[in-house]
Amino acid sequence: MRINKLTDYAIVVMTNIAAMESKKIHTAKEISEISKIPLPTVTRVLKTLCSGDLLESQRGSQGGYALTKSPSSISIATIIECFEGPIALTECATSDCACSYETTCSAQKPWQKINETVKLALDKMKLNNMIETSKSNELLQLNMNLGG
Amino acid sequence: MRINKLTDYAIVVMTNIAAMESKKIHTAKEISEISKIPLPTVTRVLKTLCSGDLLESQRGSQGGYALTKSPSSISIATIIECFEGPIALTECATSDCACSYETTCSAQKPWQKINETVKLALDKMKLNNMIETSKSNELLQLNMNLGG
DNA sequence: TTTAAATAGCACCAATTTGGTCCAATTACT
DNA sequence: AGTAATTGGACCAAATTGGTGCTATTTAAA
Repeated sequence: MRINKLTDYAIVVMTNIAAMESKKIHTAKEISEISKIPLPTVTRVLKTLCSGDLLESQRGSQGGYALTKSPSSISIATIIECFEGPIALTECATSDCACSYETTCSAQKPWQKINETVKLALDKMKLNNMIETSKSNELLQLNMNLGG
Repeated sequence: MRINKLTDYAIVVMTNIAAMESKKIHTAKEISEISKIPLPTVTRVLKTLCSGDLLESQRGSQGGYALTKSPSSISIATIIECFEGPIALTECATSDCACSYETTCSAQKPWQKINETVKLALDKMKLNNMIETSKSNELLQLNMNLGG
């Protein structure tokens, strides 16, 4: 029921990038240090975010990563889906459910309802909501979400 | 982000038991056949449900399992928590979050909000809601939720 | 043109979690 | 006593996840 660690890293990374408005582009090394996530790992996270069009990358010297959209347009749902596919507590009620059972599965409707609610909550939460309560402007760091 | 297979089994099992009002007590073997889940596995599921006080067991001959409460009083949330602990997408915002970072973690509030919403949706969904749409009274079977 | 800086795309391994099964012990009814 | 049933634990295989490293490619600057 929990989101993956890498997904959590991704949310931390995205929030941190969103919080640094001053510069536009940031290297993996920079993001690694700020988020206190080892470089190889943060690198992988950044690549996935790129392939999901949540970040855009600039190769070569002076290159780095930048948000593709404004923080208020990027939802937590989008980030989670980028790493874990469609948001659903069960495979049922998703598009590609090859439910081996009957077409009239009584449980399907309740699950659809539940999943819709979850997705809606995650859709509403945008990156700017993640930082606006932080008066002190401290950047989010590793283990913020997963504890330990 | 998905619930575990065993948790899904548990929901199927509980729904099936709730759907059989005629008898009160059911053996593991019986439940295994109805739900089309192998006996050893369903046995384990039943034990966990028992230790979570969602089922009560009767040992010995003529023994078996029965719901402890009415279907309308048993929520999906309770079943999930019985198998996976407190409902939360992140460890953060749960009671035992040993967040290594500051006490003022800006992300905590948004996550609390998200988790509350999810929990509420799962709390509202009761066992009777899982069966009432099923006119044909067919029992739920394996892979209903997880597909494949 | 060369060099350095940076990302891209893999592939790999270790650790953890999960799922499935089985066995010995216990309980209760007949 | 004997049978039918749950209890609690242990065990193993499989899948997933997390973390890391390597090489190729791209780009800007010297």
